[in-house]
Amino acid sequence: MTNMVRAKEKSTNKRDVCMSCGETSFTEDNVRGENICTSCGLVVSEHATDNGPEWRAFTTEERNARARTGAPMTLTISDRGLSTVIDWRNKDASGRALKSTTRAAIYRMRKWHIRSRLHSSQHRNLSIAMSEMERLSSQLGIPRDARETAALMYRKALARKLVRGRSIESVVASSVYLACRIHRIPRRLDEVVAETNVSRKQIGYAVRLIVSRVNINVPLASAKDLIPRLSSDLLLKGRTVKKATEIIKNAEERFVTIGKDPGGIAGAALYIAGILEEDKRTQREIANVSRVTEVTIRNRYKELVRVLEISINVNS
DNA sequence: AAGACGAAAGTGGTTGA
DNA sequence: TCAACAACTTTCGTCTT
Repeated sequence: MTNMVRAKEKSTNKRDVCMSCGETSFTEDNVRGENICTSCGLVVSEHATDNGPEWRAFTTEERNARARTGAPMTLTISDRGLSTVIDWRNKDASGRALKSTTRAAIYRMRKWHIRSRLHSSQHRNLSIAMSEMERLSSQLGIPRDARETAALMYRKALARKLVRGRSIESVVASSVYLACRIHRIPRRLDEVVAETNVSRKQIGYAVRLIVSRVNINVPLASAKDLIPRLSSDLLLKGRTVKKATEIIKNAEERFVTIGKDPGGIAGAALYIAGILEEDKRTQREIANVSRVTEVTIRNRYKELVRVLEISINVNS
């Protein structure tokens, strides 16, 4: 049973108790101007602006500026601890032994009761996980198909009993991150970690565990995937973008990209392409958007120029 | 003054014994 | 589990435009 509570629908009645989980403390999110429940992430805000679901975002900044928090489902637990208990003794309420036919019936009920309980515990886990996944992927601006992959990933992890002993949140975060890798959506692990309450270490561990135990081919992050995002942040021309993609392709063919931060490679390729196409950006500008330092951009671009034998005229 | 350069020291993650 | 290691960062002085 899921009951979607939209922040915009409830925006008129501000409360000091979370309507979803009863938590009383809230985090103020200045970026979006919202109050967020620290426990379940429900947005409780009086002046939450409804940006509408039709927005498109091409850069990280845009996405962060426009994103709405996906309201989590209410965590309605199926029985609230009021579950039925079937005694194992074959006695009725007054202590008399049961008739054999009744005993057989009770036996069958017990069997199905236990089976359904097992089923519902998994079900419950899933419903909690899916609501958390919905929140996380809305926050990160993950498209529908990647969310499906993430959900599938989580189900597989759950089926292989990988969630037991780990927090649901960490496995959810890993699923979302891996789905991004599969769909070649440029999201760093750090970006995913930032939206959760779990440590990077735990999530990183869960990621590796899932990769090794779930039979899904996860491609490595390539610098190429970062190019669209970075170049739109830098307002580069189409030609420059194309050139940078070529440079990366050549570099990958010569195996000089292995083990290097994709951000550095992508940044360096854009720097070189910028000079070649007379659409230059400074190392600092590129470093800022690609989340590496100027030094790394420098090192990578020197290396690319050397390996690919590109002659660039710095004075141009 | 801004941008580029590179050296040196420090950091967090991976690998192999 | 620990040490070695590569990649990357931070910091800073120098050079060029």
